[in-house]
Amino acid sequence: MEIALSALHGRWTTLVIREFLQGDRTFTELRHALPALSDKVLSDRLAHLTEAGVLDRHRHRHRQPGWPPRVRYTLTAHGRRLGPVLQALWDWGAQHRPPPPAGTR
Amino acid sequence: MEIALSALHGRWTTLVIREFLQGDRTFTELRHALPALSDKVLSDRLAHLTEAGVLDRHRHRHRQPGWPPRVRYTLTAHGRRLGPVLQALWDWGAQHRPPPPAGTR
DNA sequence: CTGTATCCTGAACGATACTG
DNA sequence: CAGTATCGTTCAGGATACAG
Repeated sequence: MEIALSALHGRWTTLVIREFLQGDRTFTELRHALPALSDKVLSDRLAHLTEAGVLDRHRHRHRQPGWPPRVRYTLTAHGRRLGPVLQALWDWGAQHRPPPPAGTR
Repeated sequence: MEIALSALHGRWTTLVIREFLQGDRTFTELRHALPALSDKVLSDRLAHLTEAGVLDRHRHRHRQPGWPPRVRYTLTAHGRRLGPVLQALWDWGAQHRPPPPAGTR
């Protein structure tokens, strides 16, 4: 159970995964989809999730020996199983409309 | 969905909730169940979870006007709904035995 | 007993520059 | 294009002391 938490650590991680639930992505696609993340953090998340077995990294060697490098990330089977789990978490959060405007507090 | 994440923020929060899934608890009971948490962090978590509508705080005025103060925390209905969600998360984590001992890395 | 106040440390985050 | 290196900032977390 600590495993799940360590795999998902970081406050952006779930949003990254959320992107992948709609299909595979490249680094720049993610960069545009999540402008709030700096390159470093995005890079960290991708590396971490790859290590955790949630993502797979595929290098598509295009034509030149190394130019331009095309790297595509996809969810692993294990990562895809995370979909319903995160969905449940989001649903739970959406269920709750905390009404602490004035009277209670 | 950010709501769920903010409600659960902090790496000890889910373990605290886990305690509550087995029944209500007092401050000292939690302190013994989770020795890794300092008073401050435990206090922070309880306050945060109470604000988030996951826990309820009940003061049992014992006999003296204020001594000893007995405070008991219980899950709210909303908090109880978190049970299956966290269970799913833990199951997911338990499913994965990451085998990165030598060869792969 | 049930916390809060204070201070400190370390990790995560964020921005920018730079490399393969 | 896809990152890494470096640096500074911010914030959660840990320890201790103290208060209601």
